[in-house]
Amino acid sequence: MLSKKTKYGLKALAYLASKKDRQPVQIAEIAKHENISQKFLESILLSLRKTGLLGSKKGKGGGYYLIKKPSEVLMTDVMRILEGPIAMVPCVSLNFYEKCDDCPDEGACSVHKLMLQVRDSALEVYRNNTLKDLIS
Amino acid sequence: MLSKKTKYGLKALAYLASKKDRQPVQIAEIAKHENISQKFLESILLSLRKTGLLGSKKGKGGGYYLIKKPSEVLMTDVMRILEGPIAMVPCVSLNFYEKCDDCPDEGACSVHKLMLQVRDSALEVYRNNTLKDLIS
DNA sequence: CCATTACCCTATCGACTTAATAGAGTTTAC
DNA sequence: GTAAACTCTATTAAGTCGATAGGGTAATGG
Repeated sequence: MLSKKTKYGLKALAYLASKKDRQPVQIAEIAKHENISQKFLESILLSLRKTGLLGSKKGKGGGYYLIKKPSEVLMTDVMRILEGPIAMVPCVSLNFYEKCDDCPDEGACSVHKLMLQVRDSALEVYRNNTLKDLIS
Repeated sequence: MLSKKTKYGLKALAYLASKKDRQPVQIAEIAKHENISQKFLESILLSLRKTGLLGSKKGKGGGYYLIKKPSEVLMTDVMRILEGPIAMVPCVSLNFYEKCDDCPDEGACSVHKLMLQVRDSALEVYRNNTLKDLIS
């Protein structure tokens, strides 16, 4: 299940991308427009800024803004930042690999093989989608 | 993230499918072979029986067994029983549809569009895999 | 230079889910 | 009729999620 964090984060990014200019947008404006708890959104935008997707400007007239062009923001990056691993099990994760403690042999694991396919199919979707695709 | 329930359920099904005959297999044997808590596995097998994937035989020499041939057991069915919705958000779920409370217009929702693609790609994987594919 | 605006951070909370455990009950084979 | 094995209910510990509260800090404009 997609977490609210990811859902809200995607909506916020899409909202920012829909703006023609790249002027800072206040948290309050995004929260109101997308029906999101402002405080919760605050923490989400913060993590997007820390990972380099967003920039922020403080003080009067401040807010958050996209650093890159919408067409340059890949969904793979966005999803990994917001949701974490794209794979459904750590043992097939490219960026968050971990061995299963209960599985003696990955090569022989039936779950492993299936989840590899699921991961690849999801990756393909995310690789073929940028922020620009989301708003058009 | 894939739940342990699903993971264990898949492993148990694969184990049953790997048996040549369709004689009942005891819970204890499956649990031991797959490193699963026996009691937890019990409840999983029970739900697989209630949904028609497995049959069970009580008493001495009893156990669980596959009702259909491995090649006839679709992963779409298995995943829906064990994990629930394949979609990551209820508003794009075929079998568990629900409207998002925060989303006024699905057609205009950026998350909706992306998650539709993810669902379809996952569905395609599950539709192209049966229990037989898991063990070969 | 200072007040306002808006970002930044920490802590807490209740609700919910998950994974596991315990224990008793029931059915069937032999 | 007894033992083996499935069936069911209840409980629990741990963890996660979404949300909230409240204060701290930095920068802008006048």
